[in-house]
Amino acid sequence: MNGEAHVSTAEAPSKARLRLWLRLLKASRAIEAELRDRMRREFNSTLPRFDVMAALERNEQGLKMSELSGVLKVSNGNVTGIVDRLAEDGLVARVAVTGDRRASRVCLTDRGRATFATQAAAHEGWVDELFAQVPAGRAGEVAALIDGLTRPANREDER
Amino acid sequence: MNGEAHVSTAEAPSKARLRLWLRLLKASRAIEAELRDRMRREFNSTLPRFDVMAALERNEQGLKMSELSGVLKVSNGNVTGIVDRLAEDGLVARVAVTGDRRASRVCLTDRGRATFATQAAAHEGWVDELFAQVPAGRAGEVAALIDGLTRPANREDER
DNA sequence: TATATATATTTTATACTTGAAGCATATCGG
DNA sequence: CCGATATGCTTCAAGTATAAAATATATATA
Repeated sequence: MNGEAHVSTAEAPSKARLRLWLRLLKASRAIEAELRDRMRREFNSTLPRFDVMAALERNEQGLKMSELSGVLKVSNGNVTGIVDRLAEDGLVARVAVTGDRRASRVCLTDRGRATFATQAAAHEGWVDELFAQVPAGRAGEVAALIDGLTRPANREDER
Repeated sequence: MNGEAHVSTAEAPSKARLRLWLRLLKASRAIEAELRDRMRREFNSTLPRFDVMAALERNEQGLKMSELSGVLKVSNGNVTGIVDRLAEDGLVARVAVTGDRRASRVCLTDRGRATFATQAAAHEGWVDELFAQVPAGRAGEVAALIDGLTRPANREDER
């Protein structure tokens, strides 16, 4: 007995899914805000810069601009600006691609690699701290569950 | 037998948590990108505009700028710009607060309420579609699980 | 009441982000 | 070889985002 009319007090399924989405969004924004803040305070840097360096670190031989935007799923123009600023700081370098004068390969410099190593270690520690509630042994299953939430939404996403 | 040296192949717990975070981030970004895209194509609008209108819809009497930025957890300056643009479009209005000439209360206009109603219905449908994989009956428990992931990270977040 | 301090908001500088337009270079079909 | 088309990247306009400074008003305190 809940005081509602008795025609149909059942909530539409879409409401429950909407709440789920709002929780997911809220959680990831809160974590991201915390990481952004720490990245700024500790390293005077940003998450987008970190993301670009992380992608480059995973590819010893560097990545072309278009590969970078593909991997990070951001627009081409976006990557141009971030790489410009990282290059100004001497953390990455654009090297010519032999055989295609349109393209350039972006690589971490030695300094970029060293900088990234420091930041990545700190970043991993922050995440570990922020997710301390999750037993390490269960992190995998939770990750799989989250992955399953959106599978059909980004089918073109698989690799 | 996994071919690794036998000194210690166990992975640090922080790696599993890092992967969990990357999945969470990837999932929410994919959903958000899809919603942003639809919001732009169907309504020539944006998620931040929608978020502001949603907050105002939930508060019949409107919200002050600072309340708005508090609820949405974005900076004051950010809200100023979004409200400016919504006001230009006649969807919200700043009304003076009697007794405090510094503050203004932002309210949805009739047109804003109508516009929001249309967009909110579509938005709920999109989310329902994107999360179709999640049985409606389980959405609640999944939401609670996600919520639990970050509780200690945003303890000041509770309401 | 005068001054200090706090609050509400806007402004500014800088960076991130997108979608679309623009350029240069490659590649393909004839 | 040459025009059409595709590809790689940058530029541009507009919007979003932050932190910090500036402005205006309120409130408290001496």
